[in-house]
Amino acid sequence: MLSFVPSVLLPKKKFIYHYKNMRWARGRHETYLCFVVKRRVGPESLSFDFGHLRNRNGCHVELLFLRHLSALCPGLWGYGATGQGRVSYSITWFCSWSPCANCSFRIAQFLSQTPNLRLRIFVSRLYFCDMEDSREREGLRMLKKVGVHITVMSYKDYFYCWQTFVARKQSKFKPWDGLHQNSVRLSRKLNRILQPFETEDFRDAFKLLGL
DNA sequence: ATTTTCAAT
Repeated sequence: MLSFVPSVLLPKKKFIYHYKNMRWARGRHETYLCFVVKRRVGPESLSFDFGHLRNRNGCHVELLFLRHLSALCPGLWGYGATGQGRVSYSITWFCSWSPCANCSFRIAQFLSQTPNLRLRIFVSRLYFCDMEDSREREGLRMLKKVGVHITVMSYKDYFYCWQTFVARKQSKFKPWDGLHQNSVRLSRKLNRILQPFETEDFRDAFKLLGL
């Protein structure tokens, strides 16, 4: 079923290099997406799938994932073979970069057509989100609007990824310098991006008050 | 102080 996934586990060095949440991540011309797919049919039955992907041939990794979604999520658009009712899926992504504007809009559009699919996105770094009016910021807000939970990865998420997706051979996850501070900084930044309306309101209120 | 970004050579 997962024949399109080249290898199940990520080499340690690759994981560290691409998921490092440093301020200037020079030379990362690849994006990795580690995923967990939970499939539910009825109240009891539950199954898992996991793996990772990277962008290829100019195709962003998120769109690559969507392209293979029907293989990963059988019955997403129909009913379960057992006739117990509709299959539902919960997907969690851990991405080294947050999605670009185009991917965000495509994902949002896709999700609005698949109510039985829930998506949670963890990101290590924010992609082109420095400008206030960047389309990437718009895209992230769009994702939030359609119910995607987007979070910046913290220590526990890197730890989980290390345990789940990395060929770690019993080695323990060693956090890099600044992991926590960077995560906190990016997390605040993301929160500001996703809650622009309150700050706008404040700005308007201050303006009205002549402050 | 400034540095990057799902490449293109």
